[in-house]
Amino acid sequence: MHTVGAMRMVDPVRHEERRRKILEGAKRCFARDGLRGASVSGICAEAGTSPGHLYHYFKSKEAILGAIAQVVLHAATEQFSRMMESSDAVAALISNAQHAKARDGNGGTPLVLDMLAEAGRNPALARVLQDHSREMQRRLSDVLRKGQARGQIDPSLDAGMAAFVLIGVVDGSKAITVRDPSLDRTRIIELLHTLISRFLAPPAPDAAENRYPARK
Amino acid sequence: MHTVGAMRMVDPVRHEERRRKILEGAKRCFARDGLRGASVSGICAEAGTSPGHLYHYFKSKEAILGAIAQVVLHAATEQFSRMMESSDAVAALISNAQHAKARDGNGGTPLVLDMLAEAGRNPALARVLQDHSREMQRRLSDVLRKGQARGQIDPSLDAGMAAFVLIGVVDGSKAITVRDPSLDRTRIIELLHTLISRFLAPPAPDAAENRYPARK
Amino acid sequence: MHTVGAMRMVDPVRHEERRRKILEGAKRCFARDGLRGASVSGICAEAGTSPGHLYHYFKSKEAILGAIAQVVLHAATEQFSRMMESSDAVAALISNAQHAKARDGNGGTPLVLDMLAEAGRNPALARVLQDHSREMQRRLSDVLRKGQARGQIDPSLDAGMAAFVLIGVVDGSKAITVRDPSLDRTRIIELLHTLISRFLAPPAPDAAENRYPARK
Amino acid sequence: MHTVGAMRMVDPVRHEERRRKILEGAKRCFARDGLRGASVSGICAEAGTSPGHLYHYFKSKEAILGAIAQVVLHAATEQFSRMMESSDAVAALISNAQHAKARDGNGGTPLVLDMLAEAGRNPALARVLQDHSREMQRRLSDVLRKGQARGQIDPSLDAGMAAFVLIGVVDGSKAITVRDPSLDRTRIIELLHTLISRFLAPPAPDAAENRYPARK
DNA sequence: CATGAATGAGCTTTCATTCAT
DNA sequence: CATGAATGAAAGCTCATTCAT
Repeated sequence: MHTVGAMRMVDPVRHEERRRKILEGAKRCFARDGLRGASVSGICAEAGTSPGHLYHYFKSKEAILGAIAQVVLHAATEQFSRMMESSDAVAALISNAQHAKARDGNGGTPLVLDMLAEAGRNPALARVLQDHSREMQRRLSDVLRKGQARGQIDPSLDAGMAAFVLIGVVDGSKAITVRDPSLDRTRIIELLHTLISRFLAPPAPDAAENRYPARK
Repeated sequence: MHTVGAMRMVDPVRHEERRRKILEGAKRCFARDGLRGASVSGICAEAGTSPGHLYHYFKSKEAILGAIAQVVLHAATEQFSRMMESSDAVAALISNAQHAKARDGNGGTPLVLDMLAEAGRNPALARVLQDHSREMQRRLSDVLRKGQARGQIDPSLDAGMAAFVLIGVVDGSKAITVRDPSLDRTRIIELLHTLISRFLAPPAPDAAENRYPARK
Repeated sequence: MHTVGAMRMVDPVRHEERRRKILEGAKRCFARDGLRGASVSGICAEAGTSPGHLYHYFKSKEAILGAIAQVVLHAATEQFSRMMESSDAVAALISNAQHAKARDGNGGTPLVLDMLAEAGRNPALARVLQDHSREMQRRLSDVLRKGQARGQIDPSLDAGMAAFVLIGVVDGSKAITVRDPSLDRTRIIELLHTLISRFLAPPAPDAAENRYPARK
Repeated sequence: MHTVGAMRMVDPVRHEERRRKILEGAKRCFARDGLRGASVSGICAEAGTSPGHLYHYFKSKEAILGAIAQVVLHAATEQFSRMMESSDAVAALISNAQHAKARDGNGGTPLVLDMLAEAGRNPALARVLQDHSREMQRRLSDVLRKGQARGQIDPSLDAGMAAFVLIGVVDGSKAITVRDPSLDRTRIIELLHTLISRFLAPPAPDAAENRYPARK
């Protein structure tokens, strides 16, 4: 039964809501089954829709993945920025590592590892990942530069590069848990804190840089 | 080359060689197409065999993946150990990060990222990964402890934990290239060197630990 | 033919019709190629569908076989019951043997022989076969008991056991045609009639039971 | 190591022995896995040979099946004949039904049911089955005719036809166990004895033939 | 909008058979 | 004789996607 005439335009609110519902179901599936392992029908089941409906909102499974990547990475960036406002850079990075699991909504591997792995084969995903990485790096290097200006961070560090390295450290921290799930997470977090702190700290006035000798 | 007369036993050399050939083809496929994306027929093509033959040597695609994981991770551990003999721990770790791409034989994502991602969903793979991680951690923490004994490494660090964190840093360094392939790799390597050196260095006699203030 | 307006539910009639169409194609295939020899793609061809579609309706080839068994055995039971209403037990059994071929829709072996053979290796099929056998035995033994009450059937026979034996005779009659297809079917039918009649007949008042001597 | 010159002819004893070993393994496989379900590699495993070797003795899996059929059916015929010498026809037939399971060497369905089912699709097998059936029928009808001459068997029965019917009854008796494995076998055997006895018995002098009325 | 029926390519795996040694 | 490596054609089944309603 058609509602005649009146309004053919889609209600954009409802539309967006439906889209989000699908994306949420898809995120659960991607996290649970992997980027390739997740099936469209599984996503439909998780989102409570039908494939026909799903293809009204996304033109392909790949497109869903792209949207998921946007959402997940955007959320990570935002969370990081929020943390940075209320705390310092080290703590913000750490918090990212800390809440990794909770954020993806299930006990499996963080979605970010899947995306890092898949990006090498999926140019569209790589693009999204790179854009968001750049954005995150921009924000982080800004903070680093401010720290340098305040004398809290080693001014000899290239802030831009250091930001990338720190993002890598956070990624690596996610790998640690996969490599040994039995590890005491809080102690790892503490050590990461030390690692980052020492990396960023300005050199002690009278101490030689790089005291660890290159040869044994 | 025949050995003595009535030799009826299967030539175990030939057997092992065939197995290796399949594994090498499979490794290329897994690296190129991903752990899930790689197809058995693709592996057959790459290894120059037929599916029937392949299933003489491996009982399933999963078994191939398991064997690949063993080989790749074992190689990484060995390479790391070799480096450690001829150089210091920092350089050894760095070299691991540095040669990551070359080692996997193609331009894609390092296989290790795929394994880290997949391990969360594949208990058998997780097992292999964890065993090798533990082995690597054992070796690295031995080196760290020796460095501590010699006064070259901060004795307050928990060598076992620190080893895991450093392995994580190496994993993370692989992620960096994925996040921005345009990055100057040598400069990243330099910064990683700094990061690790500062992490491990014993504190300067008169400098306070953790000089980077926790609050801004 | 639409029902009222907003009818969104799947048309269960159409669903059942499709299912039946697949089952009919499958039955032809199973009868033609055997329970193992029948292939899913062959069934698809026969039913005019695609494998993907087929797996919407049945979760496995085995499930199709199970459904076929249900249908075929149910039909046999019903046909037998119908015959029994309009005629006597002997004729009903005979008719079952008689129409065996026509019922399965092609010139090959009666499906029932395949099922009897396969049931020994397929517990699910065995279950179905046993349930239907029990039902048929129940109906047949009821008829036998009524015949005993009327004095038309030897009251010393255990009706339940005799029912099983008679079902066996019908199965055996199907084997006869396989063992010699050139046999004159109508004469076999006549002899079967004699066999069953003599088995069930009450003993003649003055004749000794079991006149055929056990030893020669 | 070749034995030079001397004798190129195969030792026919060894040859036959090897052949028999393969056939025995194959029989176990066919009985366990079904005529289609049995695999050549399974047969090799069971017979302790290699596929290459097996194909020296039989040109195809089908040829093995043919040979098995010969062996199994011949054995059945011989056993029946042997029984008939030391006992009467009824007992001989019964014994065939009785020992069905033991004869095929495992707890599954009697091989004969598989052959009856498969013969409809396998002309070569059908040929073997028919030849052996005819042979058995010949022997049985001879016995029946002798019984008729002695006045122990109803002379009005067509011995040839009756033989076929009795063979069918034996086949059917195998089906009974499949249809309800929980059945008390000895009581079924007893009833079968009654069935056959009454079928063959000469009519009592004063009793009307076919006392069971055709209408209820 | 929304459904789920329908498609067909492709997946992993098995199997009868052949071949080199 | 005897082995098992090797083949390639299916097999059963899944899945992203499209279509009719």
